[in-house]
Amino acid sequence: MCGRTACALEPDDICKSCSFNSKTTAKGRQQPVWRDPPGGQKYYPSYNVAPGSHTPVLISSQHYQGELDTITERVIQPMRWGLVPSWHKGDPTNVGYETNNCRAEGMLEKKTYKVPLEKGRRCVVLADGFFEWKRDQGKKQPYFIYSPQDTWIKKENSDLKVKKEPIDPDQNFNVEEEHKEETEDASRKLLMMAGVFDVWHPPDNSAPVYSYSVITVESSPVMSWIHHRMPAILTNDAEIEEWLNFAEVPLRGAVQNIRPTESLQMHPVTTAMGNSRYKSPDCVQPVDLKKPKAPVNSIMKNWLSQPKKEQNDHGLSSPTKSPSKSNSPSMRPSPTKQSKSSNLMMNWLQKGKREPDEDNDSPAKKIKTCDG
DNA sequence: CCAGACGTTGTT
DNA sequence: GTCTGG
DNA sequence: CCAGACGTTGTT
DNA sequence: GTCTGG
Repeated sequence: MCGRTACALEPDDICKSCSFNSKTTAKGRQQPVWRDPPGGQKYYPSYNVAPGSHTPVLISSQHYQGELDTITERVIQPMRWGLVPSWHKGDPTNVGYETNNCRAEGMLEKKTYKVPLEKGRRCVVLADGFFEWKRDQGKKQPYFIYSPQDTWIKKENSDLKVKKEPIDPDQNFNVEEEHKEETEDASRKLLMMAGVFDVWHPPDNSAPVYSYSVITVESSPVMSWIHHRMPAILTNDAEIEEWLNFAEVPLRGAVQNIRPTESLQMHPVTTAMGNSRYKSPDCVQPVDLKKPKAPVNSIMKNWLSQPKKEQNDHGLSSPTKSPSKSNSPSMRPSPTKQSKSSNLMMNWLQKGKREPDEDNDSPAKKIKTCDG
């Protein structure tokens, strides 16, 4: 199935990466328009996206008839992951993980999906890739799965960069050839997952909540050794156009594009990304499964050697505050009451036990030294 | 007719 | 809001 | 999806 | 075991 993704590009770069050929040939190449979610919700780029977050979603601008000037045919509307049906009662944040995915096999029968689909609420969920856990004898190994046109290998002494592979003529719908160096990140090939969305209107008449579910299918052979379900991937511009264009492509035709696909690349990644608070770019970096796990100490050193980035309130990678409870890099301590009091308790307990000169090598001390 | 569900996962 | 089960 | 919590009191 | 938070 699909319960975790990465989507780390900035809005502008996502728009660039989603440029498309207008149906009106005279208009030529277009970029979708970015529309921030109503009601102060926001998209934050992240290498570790969990359900409940807002992520960019492509839809037809015809969904905004009368509400919005539609200067292009497509709009990128960040939406909450986890579909909140329009009839939902009560707090929509209480909608559980049950609507993160929509099984293609039953989507035309089930009320939760059928109704929005018949309203044309078909969308394309944008992501750098998604994660899947292979289970084996009680162990779980996460894999990152992404477009075959990307290579998620970090070069030495450089930030995350992407090498372009030879272009598959069947998949060249969003390739930005120019500005090779400066827009290297922007030319990342996003994964396009078919989805269904709905709009929930709160009883107090405040801003509506847009939300989506990722459509899943039985896994294709490239993926089934990891997991038996996979998201429905749209692999060229014709498929994307048919899925988005609800006004001209009826549902029965559009669903022909919902099927298992083969053109994917994947590699194992660190188990640390299982915790969705871990937002390091390492989430998508390959790990060698033959090697024994790196000792915590070296992970810590690696983290300390990362260049400090600007203050980031949304935890992309560089913690700027002392991670008093967190025992691994790039974690942010929970701001909840419970954690706060737990921290205080733990600190107090440790202080009480500790001998003055005992712990020269403790991670906490190293962090403090570094920050100071 | 009304009441109650509306969904997915993995595991045994 | 709409469908299913009783 | 996974990880982590799951609780109450009185006092500053 | 089950729910919440991310």
